[in-house]
Formats: sequence, structure tokens, C-alpha cells
Amino acid sequence: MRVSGSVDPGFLSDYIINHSDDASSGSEPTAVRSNGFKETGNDRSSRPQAAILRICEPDEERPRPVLMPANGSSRVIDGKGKALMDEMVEEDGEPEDDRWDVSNADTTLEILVEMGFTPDKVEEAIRAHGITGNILESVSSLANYIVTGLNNLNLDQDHPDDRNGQVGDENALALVIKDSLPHQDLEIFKQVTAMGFDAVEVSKAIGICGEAATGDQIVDHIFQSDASEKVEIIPKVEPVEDNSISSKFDQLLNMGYSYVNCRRAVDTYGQASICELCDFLDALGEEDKNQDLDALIVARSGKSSSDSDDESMENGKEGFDYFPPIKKRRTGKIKNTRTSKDKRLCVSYGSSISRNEDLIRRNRTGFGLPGDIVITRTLPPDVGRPPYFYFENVENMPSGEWSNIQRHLFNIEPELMDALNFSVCRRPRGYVHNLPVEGRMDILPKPPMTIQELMGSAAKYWPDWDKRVKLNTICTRSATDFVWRQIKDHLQACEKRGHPLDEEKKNIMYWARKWNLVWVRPNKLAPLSPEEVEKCLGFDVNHTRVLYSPVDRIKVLGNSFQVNTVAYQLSVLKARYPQGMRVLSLFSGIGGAEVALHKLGIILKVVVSIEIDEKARSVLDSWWKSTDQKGHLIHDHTDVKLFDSRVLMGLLNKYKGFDLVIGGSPCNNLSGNNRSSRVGLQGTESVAFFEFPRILNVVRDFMSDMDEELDLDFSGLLGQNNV
DNA sequence: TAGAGTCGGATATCCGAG
DNA sequence: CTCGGATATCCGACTCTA
Repeated sequence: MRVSGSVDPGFLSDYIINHSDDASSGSEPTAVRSNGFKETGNDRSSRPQAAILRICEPDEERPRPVLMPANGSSRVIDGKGKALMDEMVEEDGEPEDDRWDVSNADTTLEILVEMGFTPDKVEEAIRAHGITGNILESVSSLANYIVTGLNNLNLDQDHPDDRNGQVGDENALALVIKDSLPHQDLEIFKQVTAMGFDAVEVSKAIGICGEAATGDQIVDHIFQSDASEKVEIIPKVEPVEDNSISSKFDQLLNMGYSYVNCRRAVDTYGQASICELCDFLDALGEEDKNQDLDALIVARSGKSSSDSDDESMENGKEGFDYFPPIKKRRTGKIKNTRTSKDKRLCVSYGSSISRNEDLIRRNRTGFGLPGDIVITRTLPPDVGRPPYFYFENVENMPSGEWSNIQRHLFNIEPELMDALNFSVCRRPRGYVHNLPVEGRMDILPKPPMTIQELMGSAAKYWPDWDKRVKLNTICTRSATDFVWRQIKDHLQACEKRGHPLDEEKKNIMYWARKWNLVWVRPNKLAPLSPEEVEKCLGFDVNHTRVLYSPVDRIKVLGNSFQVNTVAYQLSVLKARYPQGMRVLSLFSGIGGAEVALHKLGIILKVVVSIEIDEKARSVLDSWWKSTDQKGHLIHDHTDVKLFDSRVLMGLLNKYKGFDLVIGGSPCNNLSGNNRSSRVGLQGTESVAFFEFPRILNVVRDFMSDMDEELDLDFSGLLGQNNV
């Protein structure tokens, strides 16, 4: 296990910069969070770590919530650092390290004291570590040195006598922290640091998340914050009294392991201790090594974990509802079954996968298909609440881009779904959403599920040697004459001869698969018609007819959702919004989301649709009119990049918020089909993705503020009633 | 490890309207 | 003849699957 306890250099550099600025100005401090929102000193939710850690006397009021250190404190330190360094040189001689720099000693000492460390502790750390020429490095390494000791504290010691020097310096600092935190914060601080998270990170997270934050939220924040990426956090493991599988699952989740990995761990080794499960999860990160939990367990306890758990699992006595019935665990050594594909997925999704997960991913069944047992999931309360959001994009992105998307969408793992399960065509997509997953339902009528169903009477021309039942992904372009030249000779030879040769079959099938060609007459292949594509994607026939040009119709359809797939995932909204929904539809295209909601029978009270393509907009307009919608379609905004907060706030105020933010951002720079500019999310078109979280956050903040106001109104009413 | 699949882009050429 | 829109042609790499 790696050593925990490090300090975010980013925070420190900010701190140092702010420190130097503020020391001279003395102005009311204001910090800017990474999300761009300003935090003022009067807002308790913005209470930064420096304030939390600041030392205060027992009778002193809680430190004022400022990010900058209190003015004047440096005067106390003035000269002490340099004196200390001089003393060390006198004692130990001049160090050989040329980075040893006395000039920064005062500043480093000052900053550490401002951060809340006792001068004595800082002095001890300096004596042990020295000071380099770089202030940031010095502060970071010294703070780590001290905080590592802090993490090992027993914070439950609460005897007043301890303050009088009966415990060490670290405990003195711990008690200072206790004094400067309200009871609730302290409990959370203890709870989260007990998981092994860095005390400074925890303090910082508590400061940002505010008074009402739960332990889960603090952990989430740490993982979601940019800072967390720079900090290697290995949870420490405490013995647990509650040995139920669900409890272990919760604990592992709270420690910050991914949902998928937690599932894998308890699925495979539900009866192992938390400590062992953590080792197993850590081992998953060792991609090139075969890990064997049994061996770990035996090495630690001398007893195999496989003795007793099979029985209890078979009995299913835990009643665990996080996932389908647990399979009997394997005994003996665990082979490293992870293929290179798994490893790539690890990079893409930030987690590793088990055989079951592998199966789910290979079939792209997400949290379960209609009729399956649904795999439920747990989202942090703050993430799982309305407004709901739903983001879609191609599954096969350049490596790491799904991870990037996740980071901007509350670290929710994408649900991999292939429209093949709902229609005749492949369409492997990733969906990041905060929708509930229980109670999903399919919409009727179902689209054709096989090519033969799709082709109707023309199916009789299908040769028996073409074994295709499903189509490949529908793209934005059809086959051209070039394709015909490739297969024309083969087809003509077939016609003359009456049957194809193996080589001809192979060539014909290559192009037929590549361009989704279907048999429309004997020995005659053709690309799908726009009407057939509409059927495949779950739209009504002639949904795009308003465009007239088949090329345009194919293009806008190729960029669209598969309606049945999306409707299945959105179906949970039907019962929740019986009066209808207010929808903010980004990258609307031809209205796949709107059509899905409509087919679900959800009333579209308001749809604010943003789509840059005029042709696609005209399709949605046409559909809206043809289906006689009673709600409002706001279709004035074309470019999400121009959809700024001012405009958005106007709409939010007008409609009192949105219930759903939905959209699939451009995949141009992500699709494997793109040969010239598959550069990832930073590409010219795909960069528009970042507008999704930007807009979503504005909506969430607005809705959150509205909820608070309602709460206030409600409490006011209660008060009146009480009177 | 070979085969298969991918919400595509840039440029050249064609064609019809004015 | 010019211009603009539509169509044709050429362009691999990355990733998953069996």
C-alpha cells in the first residue's frame, strides 16, 4: 500500500500567490473557484482550508472565513526562519545541496504557520527536511511531512488536559482542528480522514461543500476536484462491525473506488474483509501483475477466505439489491483475465472490469435490457436529484476522452448501450446521465429488429449466403458509385453463373457490411433509403421528408439518436412528470430526444431546442407541427457557444427552470470514421461538448437556488401556521 | 493476431441557373 | 461565363472482436 497524505501543489501555489498579494493589500479576500464562481469571505460554504486549519486560542472566535492568512501574522515570523536556518548551518555545516536556500526560509515558515501548523512543528519539519529554493516545493513537502503525522492521529482523544502538552504536537494540532470545526464538520472530518484521505484535502473539501455536506459528498468532491487528480489517495481501512455485503459495498464506494470495481469486488469476494477487498481493488490497478486475493488473505490471516462464503452466498441471505444474484465465486487462483481491451477500457473509463462487466460492455446492455434484472446504482444525493441530464456520444472515442467527459459530468460512468438491442442497427453509444434506472420500460410499436423485418417483401431477394440479420451503424453518408464499381463485376458474374464463388462472396460482403447495403432485387444491392433509415432509428417514416434531398435526409438521420434506445432510458421520467416536462435540448438535431419523450407519452410543456444545422431544425419544426404539440418550442437559438448565461437565465426565469437537460454533442472529432481530424474533444466541432456541463451547471445552480427559496417560503409558512 | 467496424473530411468535378 | 450547390472521389487510424 502506498503512503497517503500529500498536499495539493495547486492549492499551495494559489495560496502562496494569494498570500503575497493580500499581505500588502489587506482587502476583503475573494477567491475564484475552478468553476469560475466567486467565493466571498462572508459565505460559510466557501470556508477554505487555511481558515479551518488556522490555530486559534480556546476562547477565540472561530476563524473568519477567509482564504488569505490574517494580516500581520508574518510580522511574528519575521526573521525566525532565517535564524533557524543559520542555526542549522552552524550545527550541521553548510549542506551540499545547492538548492538549500535561506532566503525563502521566512516565507516558507510564515505560510506553514498561516496554514495552521504550530511554529514548533514547522521548525521540526524544517530541521528534518531543510528548505529548497522553491517555496512551493518547500511548503508542499513540509506540509506533507506534518500532515502525514496528522493523519495517524487518534482524534477521539478529547481530554482538556491533552491541550496542556500531555499529548504530542500532532495531537495538539488535531485538537485545534476540533476547536475550529463545528461538531458536524468534525464528525465528517474524522469519518473521511479515517478512510485515508489527506487531512488538508478533507478540510478543503468541507470548506467548499459547506455545512450540509455529507461524508459521501466530501469524498465525491475530493475525487471530482482537479486537485484530487494530483493527489494519490489510498484509503486506510478500519475494521467494520457491519459485515453485510451492502454495507461493504457502500464503504468501498465511499472510499472512492469506482462503482464498477466495487461491484466486482463484492460480487467476487463478498465475504472478504474490507481490508482484503481494498487490497483486491488496489491490485486491479496493477495491470501487468496477476493478483490473487486468496493469496493475499492467506498471507495476512493464514486462512483462506473461500471456506465460508460460498454457502452464505448461495443462500442469498444478504438480500443485497445493488446487482443481480451473486454468482458462486471461484476458488483457487485468480488468473489475470484482463485482455488488452480491458486495459484500454481502464484508460477510457477509469476503471477495470470483471467478466460480467466485460459481458455487459461487449453486449452494451447498460444497466439491463427490458425484461432483465436491472442493475441499480447509487449516485450521490446532490448528483442524482433533478434537474436530470442525459448526455450521449459515440462509444469508441480516442482513448481517455470518456474519462474526460466523466470528469465534467460528476464522475458518472457512461452507460454503454447498443441500439442493436432495440432495433435492427448497431449503434454503440455511451450515455452519461443522472436518471434513475429502475422501472424502465420499452415503447411500442417496436421498430424492425432484423433486416428481414425491415425489408418486408424485398426480403425474398436475400441470398442464403448473406448471413446478416442486423445492420452496422448508420452513418451520415451512403455508398457512392465507387462502391458499385467494386462489386459490380462480382454481381454480374453471379447473375450469369447463377451462384457466386467464395471469393466473390467475400468481396461482396465486405462492401455490403461496410456500407450497409441491402438486397433489393436478385443480385442487386442498394444503400438504405431514407425511409428505411428512419425505421431503423425509430422515427416515423417520412420524419425527415421535409428535406426532400435523400443525401440531406441520410446526413441528419446519421447524426441522430436511436429513439427506442433513448426512450427506454428516459422512460423513468414518465411517472415522475405526469404534468409534463420542461426540456432544454442541446444539439437537438432532428429531435430524437423530443420524439422519444413524445412516444413515451410525456407532455412537452416547453422545449428549448438549440441546433446549429438549419436543415435539422426544419425537421424538428415540421415534426412539432405535425404532431400537434400543445407546448412551446423555442427554436431561436442555434449555437450552444452563443447560448450564454444571460440568455439562459432569461429562459430559466421565464420557465422557472428545466426538468431535463439532454443532448449528444458533435462526434466529428471523435468518430473512428473521421480520417482527417479525429483529434478528440478539443477538435473544432467536438469541443462543443464543454458547453453541455457549462449550461447544465447554470441550470443546476438555478434550480438549487429555487429549491432553497421554496424551502424558505415553506418554513415561513410553517412559522405563520405555528403562530 | 487478423479481421472487422466507425453519428467523417477535404477536395475535385459536375451541373444547372442566371 | 460565373457562381453556388450537389455529387464524386479519395483519404487510414484506432479500437474492438473472435
